Amino acid sequence: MHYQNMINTINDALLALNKSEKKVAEAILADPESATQSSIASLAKKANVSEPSVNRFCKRFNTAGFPDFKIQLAKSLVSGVRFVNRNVNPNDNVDSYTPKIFDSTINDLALVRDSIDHSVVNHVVDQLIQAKRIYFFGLGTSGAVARDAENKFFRFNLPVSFHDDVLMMRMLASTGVGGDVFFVISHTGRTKEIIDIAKIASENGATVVALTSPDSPLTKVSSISLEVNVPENTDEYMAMTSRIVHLVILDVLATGFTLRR
Amino acid sequence: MHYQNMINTINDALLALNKSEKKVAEAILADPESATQSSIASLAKKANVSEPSVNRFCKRFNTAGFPDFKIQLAKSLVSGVRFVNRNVNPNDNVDSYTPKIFDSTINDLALVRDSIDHSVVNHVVDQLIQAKRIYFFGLGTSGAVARDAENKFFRFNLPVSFHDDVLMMRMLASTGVGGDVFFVISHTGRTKEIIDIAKIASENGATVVALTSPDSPLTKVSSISLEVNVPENTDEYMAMTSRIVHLVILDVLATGFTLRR
DNA sequence: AGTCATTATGTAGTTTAATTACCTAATAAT
DNA sequence: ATTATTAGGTAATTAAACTACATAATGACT
Repeated sequence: MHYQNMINTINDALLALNKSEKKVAEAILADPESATQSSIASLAKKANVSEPSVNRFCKRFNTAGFPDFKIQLAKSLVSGVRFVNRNVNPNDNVDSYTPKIFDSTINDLALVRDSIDHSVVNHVVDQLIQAKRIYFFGLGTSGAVARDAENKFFRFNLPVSFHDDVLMMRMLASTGVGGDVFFVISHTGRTKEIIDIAKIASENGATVVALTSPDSPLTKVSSISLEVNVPENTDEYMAMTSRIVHLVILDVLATGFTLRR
Repeated sequence: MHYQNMINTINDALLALNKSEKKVAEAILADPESATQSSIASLAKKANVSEPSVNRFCKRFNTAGFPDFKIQLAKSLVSGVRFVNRNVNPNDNVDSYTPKIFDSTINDLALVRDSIDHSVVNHVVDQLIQAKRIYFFGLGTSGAVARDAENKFFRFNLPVSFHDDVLMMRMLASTGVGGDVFFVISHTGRTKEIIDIAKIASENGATVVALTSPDSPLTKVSSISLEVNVPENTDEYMAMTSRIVHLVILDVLATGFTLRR
């Protein structure tokens, strides 16, 4: 993305500005929101400078002129509110943590949307179309994702099931044959049992699709790997967004599936 | 007042617009980014209408005029959300349907983020904090949400369980007492069994929290209702985003819960 | 079907805002 | 102190946006 935060840019340039430009900068920084709603005349008056000084100020910051500058400034104000400080902290109240959780999820979805490999998506859809049977595997949180996936693909009248206990998974994997698709969901891709199970299914000639993080051990034992890089939240208060991303990816796959039929 | 996304507002109003206003709307939606950089004259030309039509269009959306409209529009474009033509159609390929599914989900999340009632969220957190026992109920898709919720709240060392079969739900509801919280998840809020169950729990003095659509029958038989208005997707190819929204709301509640402890 | 009322849209003129060109003041260097 | 250079303002110009009005389209009622 090529756009830069105007407020920061102005702040950084502050020392390099000359007298009247600095007056303009300070007038804007004092109340950026109102600046986006003023005319060049009123801002000039507020800053005690002439109108052309305001205009020159705007052009100095690589904008076409005052109206264009206002638009850039307005954008900066939005992104400032929405994307700076998305972390929940102990002082947050409902009004602050609610939008933060939403924004954080939205942000991760946007990241994955822009980084997901479409050719892999396509390849996975291929496999699902050809599958004689589909198993969705997941433990813990990913179990809920697997359950949702089963629910989704069940509507297509396919022999599909989901499993969230290791014993059952292992049993099914060992009876796996060509034509079976084992769709293994694991955020970390490091759970030993899951890796074992994927390996067994793979060795039996079944197709193993992994939905996991890049370069995880699970990737190495799978036929195809949908790698999703959701930035790990070190923040203790922050919710796990990876499962949401996984669910949306399954929506994408189900959509691809529908379109092919 | 939180600011409203202009693109969504235009999309929603699309059917209510008259001919030339619709032309303007389409010209803007076709390339919102460039619209923020055009003059009223060039936009009028692009939309094949007169300049005053563009101006009237802007005022209809509660802006002072064209320049103010452009600023609002520019703000809407920030935040990682892309809004162009979000409906999947049979001609779509991986490259087009993948971002569409993501964008559609992101869009719905942004809508709910801006419309959810924080005081209700707070009230629900109150109830969960006080609860001696929490049951998460949901059928079908909402069953997966309920399962995820159980997983989430289980970590707090609470007596919590999820259920997705009606018989078990009914049994538990009838043994419900004060101090129990029945958290009932249902997108439509119209499933007869679920409404019955909520009623039974309520009559036994338990707290019934509903996560459902506004004005649904379920709302009427619940103690508190988290009403979420996810615009129904009439589009056959489009995925159900309501469950994603529900999951994020549960994240919000879990966060509120953590912060109180 | 025709008339009248209402709403929609365009044309032309007016106002306002923004920009440019130019001039004067301030500053810095020799 | 004089001159080059930069900064900043005034006034004129241009462009953009808006308003008032006129005409066209639509719809309701006889």
